[in-house]
Formats: sequence, C-alpha cells, structure tokens
Amino acid sequence: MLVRNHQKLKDDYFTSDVLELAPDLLGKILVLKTDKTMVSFRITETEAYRGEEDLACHARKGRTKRTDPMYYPGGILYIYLIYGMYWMMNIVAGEKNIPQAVLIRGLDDIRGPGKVTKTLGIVKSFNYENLSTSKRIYLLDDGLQPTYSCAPRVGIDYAGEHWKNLEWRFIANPIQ
DNA sequence: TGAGTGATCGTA
DNA sequence: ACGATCACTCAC
Repeated sequence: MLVRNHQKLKDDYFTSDVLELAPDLLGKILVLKTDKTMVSFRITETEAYRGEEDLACHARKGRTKRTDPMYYPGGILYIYLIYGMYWMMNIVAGEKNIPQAVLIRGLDDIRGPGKVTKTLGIVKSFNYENLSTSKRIYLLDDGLQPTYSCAPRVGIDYAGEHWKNLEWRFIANPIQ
C-alpha cells in the first residue's frame, strides 16, 4: 500500500485567488475534533465567491458585520445562517481586504452544504476559526488531486445573467 | 413545487 | 421599527 505524507495546510495556501483555491480544495481532507472523537471527510464539491464585483457574493454590498470575515486574509472560516435553518461553511480565500470565499457544498457522500454542516456540527461559533491554528478543525493534504467538472453556482438567480452563468462550482469526479 | 425559518440589511 | 430577501432541504 502506498503510504502518503499527510501535510497540514497552512496560511499561505489559502491566500491564493479563490478561483485557484476552490478547485484545489477538492480532495483535501477536512478534520474535525471534539473531546473524544475525530472525524475526517474529503472535500468533493466547492463554489467560489469572488469580490465585491461578483453580484452573487455577499460582499457585493461591501463590508458589513456579516461579511467581515471575508475581508480577512485567506484561511479562516466564514459561517452564516441561510433560510433560517442551515449553517453554511465557507473557507475565506485571497489576500487581506479582498473578499473571497469558498462554499463547501459536498464531502464524500454528503451532498448539499446544509447537510455538510449538520453532519459536522458546524455552527456560528466556528465563524472566524483559523484553519492553520485551530485545534478542532483543519485541513490535510495527502497529495490526491481528483479530476473535476465545472457548473454554474446554485441559488443565485438574483445575480444577473453574467454572474449566474459563470461555472464557478467545482465537482470532484468519483475517486477510483 | 412550496413550506419552513430567522439573521441581516435597506428603508424609514 | 418593519419588511424583503435568502450560497437549502425535505416532503408532497
């Protein structure tokens, strides 16, 4: 059996542009620790939200209390509630003051961003959590880079034709 | 196909 | 202060 080197992903990795980071996160291993348990899943689906000019991005209205995490340097989490029911988990990307984030839409056999957070127990308290220094959540790279396909982003009809049609959703092909 | 649910933000 | 909006899911 091939033994791979599991490398924890650090700050620098996350400051690249969201259009590089979002597809690159496919295949990375998300690790979540509680007092007694540790679970891990591979990331299988992501979506990119890119700056104030992106009319699908929350930051299109500028920096507010809600969008504040996106203006941090890449590597922290941006967590928010949608439809009154579902927590969404995003990994902030890019340099400081450039609001970009990657929505985690799927892990292994978990499809849908609401199910992802429900399964992992991700709630508002994970907002601003730093993936490089956190003891309870971080990412590992074991070198696997799945091939993937692209598609338009979901649930952003309000963003207008241009932004709606961009294929900024990345779906990993099943791992052999 | 539409009900459920509540934080957020624009308009006052 | 109120009301519209919303990176969703599940049951019909």
